[in-house]
Amino acid sequence: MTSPLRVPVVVEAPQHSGLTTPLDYLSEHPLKPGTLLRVPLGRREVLGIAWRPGAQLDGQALDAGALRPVAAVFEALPPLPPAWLALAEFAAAYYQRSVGELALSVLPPELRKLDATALANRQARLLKRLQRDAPASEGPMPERPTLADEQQHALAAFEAALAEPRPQPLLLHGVTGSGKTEVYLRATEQVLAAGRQALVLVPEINLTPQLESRFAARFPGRRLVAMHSGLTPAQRLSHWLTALLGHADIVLGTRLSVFAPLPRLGLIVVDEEHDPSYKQQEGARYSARDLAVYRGHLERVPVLLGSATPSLESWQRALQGRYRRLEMAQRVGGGVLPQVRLFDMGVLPREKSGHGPLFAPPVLQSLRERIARGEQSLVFLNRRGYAPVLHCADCGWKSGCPHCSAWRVFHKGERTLRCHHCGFTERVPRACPECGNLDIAPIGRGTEKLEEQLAELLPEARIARLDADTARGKGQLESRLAEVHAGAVDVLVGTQMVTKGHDFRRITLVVAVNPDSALFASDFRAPERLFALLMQAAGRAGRDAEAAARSEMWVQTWHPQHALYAALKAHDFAAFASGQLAERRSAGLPPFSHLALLRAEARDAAVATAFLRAAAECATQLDGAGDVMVYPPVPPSVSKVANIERMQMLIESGSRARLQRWLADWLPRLHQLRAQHKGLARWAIDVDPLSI
DNA sequence: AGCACGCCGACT
DNA sequence: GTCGGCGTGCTC
Repeated sequence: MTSPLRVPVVVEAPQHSGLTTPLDYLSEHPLKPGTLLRVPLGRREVLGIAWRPGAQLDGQALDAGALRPVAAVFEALPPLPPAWLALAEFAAAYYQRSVGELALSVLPPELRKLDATALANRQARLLKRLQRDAPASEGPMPERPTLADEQQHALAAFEAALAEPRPQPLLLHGVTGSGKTEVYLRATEQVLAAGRQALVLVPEINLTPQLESRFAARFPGRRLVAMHSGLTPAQRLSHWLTALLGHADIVLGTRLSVFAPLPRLGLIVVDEEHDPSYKQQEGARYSARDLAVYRGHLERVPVLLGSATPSLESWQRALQGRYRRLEMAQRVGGGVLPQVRLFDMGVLPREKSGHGPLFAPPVLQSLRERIARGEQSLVFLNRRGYAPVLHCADCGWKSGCPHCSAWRVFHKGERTLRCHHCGFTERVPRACPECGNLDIAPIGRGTEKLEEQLAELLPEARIARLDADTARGKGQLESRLAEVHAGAVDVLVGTQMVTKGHDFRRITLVVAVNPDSALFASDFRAPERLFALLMQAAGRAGRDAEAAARSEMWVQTWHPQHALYAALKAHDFAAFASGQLAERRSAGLPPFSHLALLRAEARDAAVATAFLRAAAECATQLDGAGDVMVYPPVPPSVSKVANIERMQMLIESGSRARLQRWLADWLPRLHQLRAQHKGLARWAIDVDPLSI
């Protein structure tokens, strides 16, 4: 009789539980790392993953007598591939979470609820269905467009990468309409032909259907599964199983699919790699783009990062030669990018109210021309609602949110004041709640007001609005977009939602109403985001070659001489990037330094601040303190949300590795510190924060 | 996080 | 007399 074996298992235990290392259990049979199982934990039974014994991860070994046996093993399921375990381990270490928390949080939630028998049943049913609905194999290959020279060149570079033992990531810098998707499709074709699987990441759930239909149309004989939060729990599980079982040829999804288990991964595509949505904003705050690059490195497969406006991080790596840069500057089909025209709003006379007119005369003229010619225009303003704040001129009252340090936005159509941070909504008051004055007025403007004023200025136009408010219901977004495509709309008004990915053939004019605020925002990434947004918006116009020649984009600005607009006018991303990189270098900001943010939340701001101060104090005692800089605690731009005060503290280092080591030493001390700060609601560390 | 145990107020 | 408030402590 042999004694049972000791198996390390990771379980879902939060960081502060103290259970940060794999726990040891007993098993009669050896268990391959990656095996899913259920284990007893206290009084309950939880999902766990058999881990590989690794000296570094293990906690202090408990006596074998203290160990409990594994409750059940999901034997029917193949173990998670070794590369998956390595990715989870890396991500946990890099983003300072426990392996268990990270690994379990990226599994389909449904898995937690099932016992071994129920899962085996699901799996058997799924396999039967997969067999029955097998895609029509070996049909004729659908017609493929002829590649333009630049596409040909990009594909050749991809083929070269594919042949390398350690392929370098490829940064596909292609203007909107240059045919990046076709390059993804051809690359996928090659990988599939070699019997491998492709993983395609998109920033937003809205963008999955379009790309999904293009991939499905191109590869009718292949199985494609989607992975995003819009799926039902059962769908999520079955798509995940399909991938793990090796039956999915293509997995297409949002950031969470970077963790899709793929036993034969051959390619990772990250479309719109610059998009901030790739950064998870709660829990383990990972960047799916960065993890995709790491996963490619780990599994030795090419990573294709595509964007018209790459992130400065990726651009810098390409300049250093760590990524191979591929340029696609031409639009396919002979289209050209619209002419960008800046209008200096400073030359317009002010009206009595002190506000300038909403539209500059030549911009209005351009809109009228489009309507007369039966062409479409897109007008965008990054602010929804009617007006960002209501104001009483008599007593100075403003429509603040009682629970947040933010204004409540006036929504005229629904007659409400709504806080966009906590959702607190009230009927709009008839009179000032402070002094009773009847004359309370909106200040500033949002898309709703824009729509109303455009209707007055252009009575003959058919106007539609597209923002988070009008696209809220199920299918609303699709039906609105269908209207635009059908030509039932002359002017489409909206937030940045209208600039993303939708291919509007008939748009020949884009107007950015008031994009200046991002030029002077405190957030160091604001210019980068604005440039990407404007380039993306510009890309909406003139996709139809015939109309491209007369396509234009108007930018209404008070700073027409700003370098960002000069680069935009020239469609010159490289010039913009080089200016920004110079600024980042001199300011010691990423990609020339590495950042982490310690955030703290409490009812009372003083509690959060005290915790951060204590954390900074204990930081000075750590080894390697000289390698990192800890800045004083500051409130974020919206300091209070839903009555919780927030504070944050920046940590900066010139070396990513030293920052990593230092954070790993610091974190256990923070866990201890927490106990001394009663009233602290939450704290979290954000590695590579998007905004500071 | 769950889910205990633990020690003090208003209810069938 | 107990049902239940959430404080603090533990889980291989």
